[in-house]
Amino acid sequence: MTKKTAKSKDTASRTTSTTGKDEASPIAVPATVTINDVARLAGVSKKTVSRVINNSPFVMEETRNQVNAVIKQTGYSPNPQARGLAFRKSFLIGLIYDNPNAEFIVNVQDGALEALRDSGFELIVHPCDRRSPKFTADVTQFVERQKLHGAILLPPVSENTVLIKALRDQGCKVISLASVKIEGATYCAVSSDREASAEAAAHFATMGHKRIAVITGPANHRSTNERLEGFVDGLNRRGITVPPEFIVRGGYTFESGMQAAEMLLSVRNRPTAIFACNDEMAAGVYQAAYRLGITIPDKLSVIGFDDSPIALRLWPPLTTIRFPVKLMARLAATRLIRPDGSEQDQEVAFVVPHLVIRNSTQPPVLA
Amino acid sequence: MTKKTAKSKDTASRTTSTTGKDEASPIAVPATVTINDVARLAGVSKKTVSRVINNSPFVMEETRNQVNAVIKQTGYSPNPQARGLAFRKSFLIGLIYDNPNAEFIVNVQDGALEALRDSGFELIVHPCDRRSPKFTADVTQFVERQKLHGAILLPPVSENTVLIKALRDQGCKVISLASVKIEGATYCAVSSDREASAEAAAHFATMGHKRIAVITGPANHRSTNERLEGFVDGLNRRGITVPPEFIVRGGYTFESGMQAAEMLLSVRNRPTAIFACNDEMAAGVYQAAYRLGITIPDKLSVIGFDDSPIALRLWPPLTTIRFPVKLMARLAATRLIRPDGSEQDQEVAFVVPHLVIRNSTQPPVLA
DNA sequence: AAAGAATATGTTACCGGTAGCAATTTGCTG
DNA sequence: CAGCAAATTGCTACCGGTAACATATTCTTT
Repeated sequence: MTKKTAKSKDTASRTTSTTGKDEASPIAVPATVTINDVARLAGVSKKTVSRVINNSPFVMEETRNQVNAVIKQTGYSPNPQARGLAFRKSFLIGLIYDNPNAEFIVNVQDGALEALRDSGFELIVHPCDRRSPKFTADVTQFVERQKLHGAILLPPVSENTVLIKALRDQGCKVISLASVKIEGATYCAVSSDREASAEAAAHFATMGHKRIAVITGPANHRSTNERLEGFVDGLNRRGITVPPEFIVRGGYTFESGMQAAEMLLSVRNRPTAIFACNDEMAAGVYQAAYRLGITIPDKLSVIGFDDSPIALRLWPPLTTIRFPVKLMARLAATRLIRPDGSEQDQEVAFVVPHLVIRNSTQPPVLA
Repeated sequence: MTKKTAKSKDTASRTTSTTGKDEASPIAVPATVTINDVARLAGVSKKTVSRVINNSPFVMEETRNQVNAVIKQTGYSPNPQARGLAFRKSFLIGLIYDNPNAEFIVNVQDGALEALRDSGFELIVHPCDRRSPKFTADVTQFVERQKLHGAILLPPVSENTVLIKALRDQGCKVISLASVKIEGATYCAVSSDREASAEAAAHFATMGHKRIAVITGPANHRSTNERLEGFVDGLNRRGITVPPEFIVRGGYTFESGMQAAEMLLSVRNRPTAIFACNDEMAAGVYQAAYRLGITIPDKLSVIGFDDSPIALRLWPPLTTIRFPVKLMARLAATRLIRPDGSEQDQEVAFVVPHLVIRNSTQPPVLA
């Protein structure tokens, strides 16, 4: 269609929108406006335009308005590559994760991008394998090559202080989403899992449960302890103790939850309530209960953690703890692109998850 | 710690790794190697190094090896921003989606990145709202500003031919993941939902079911028709007809599946088998059946579509159709970065999902 | 009103690559 | 061995921005 006369080896010459072939096009003109165009139209040098773009205080109010007018009118948007090249950094935020569940990842993406909208920053995703021997090198090289402005780390990668240090040494801001403050991260967005778990404990206690069990997460997650201790402490404060055999280790997976519940529910004096440290495992508890003929919530109350979509698909709908993932991601991204001066840095943003009461809990039936 | 003497307004001067303070660091040296360094070390001009990087045929074998040796030795990796600036395009692939479920998105990301690994391309995510009036402009501007090399569109955005044309006009390669060939896309990765649905039909028929119902997807998804027609045709070929009242429209959501199933199962001569056009809705069918006291698979057989994680969390585990998302994404990404010459372009990659038989299906119990 | 400080703006080099063309080397022909 | 084409390689400008420094311009101050 387009007559090309590329004589050279490899060229993808894109002309700057010559004709008006499709005049009725409702879409923005593709013609690329450069800083020089803006400078010319505004009657200033391109350096001045650059100053306006970068909010330099050394521009007269009048000049600034003039330039901004032209920018708006032409729809000019600075070329991130050129800008990045000159700045020796990019306008990209990396999202680095190894395997948390899909809901979580997508929520983080959405939340982060909400904060990044119209900021000129974009989100670049980088799944990785934290068990690989090349793990640190892989992530490091990625960050180095892309000259990332910042990186958002998801658990459990967010707890890897070695990686965090390596990234910071490269001049990359790091923010960890986690359940406790992580040393070394530039920022942290911390979910107070501990408090929320205590809330779950209070809920059980208030209802009158006495024999209460917990299915915890895997050992290598910081959240595991937070949730377990928060819950147990919460019960203790209500004068309820949890016997050791009522604390079973799970792996944050459906299967592990099911196995743990089978163990817990097969003993004589079984618990009347179970706190599963995430919804996946709670679903496993449902499964086990169903097989053993134990109905929920009549014979067994269950609380989960995360309020993942599965919580509403279980029957009865699961009482669980809502983890404000999107909010955390939004906070995280906002911080990453906040200008450095705002010396609120090195700080932690706490976010408290809350109990969402549905139908998987009720007072114990007296035998 | 680091003595900085930034006298100017805003500078983030990064020195090129001067001292060896932490000598035992197991991580790669952060020193940035440029094309000039490589040129000097290899004793050639930087243009020649550039030729090597870009696989120009006009380089002597010996020179090429020489340069490659230096590249490997120094760990040089070309700066994508500088390269992009000169090429007037980036080395980024956009992942553009409106709302498909999280599993799908994350699988696409993982699959695409598998293909992109070590190619120098990276993945940049862009959720969008296809109902917004600014939808096309938003995506267009994103692509324009980032000078995307290519974009992967997920359904249902992948079916938007207006958007596809707009993106192509900008010089962005487009690949649509879809269930039918999409006109206008540079490539398509097409899942043969039709065939797979026929397979589901055959499964029911073989088992001896006669009264078979379907819960379809929403009207605006291409896959809806594919799945419905594939299924109905499959049954017809086996001599089974589906009465109109056994075809109920759903919305690919849990709730819609539940409502549809409630309707279907509340009539006198209810179906003995239901094909839910995705797993979400199949979960809704389970829910409805549970409430109505209809046990699966004794009194009702169910087949879903997608083999999403939920399929294994249902009880009994759901017979469903496995949608090879990762594979499709891998194919898609591979095509996007394939050099243009390979005139296999404008072609469609077909991928056939297959039935995964689990425990939600059995022959009908004779009343 | 002249001088010095503070404020605004422009000039030039450079970020790390690639394109176009010139320059050099090599190979083949007669 | 000259003569010319083809194969290699290098030089210089340029992609679209920013940094450092120079150059106005304006405001105070004496």
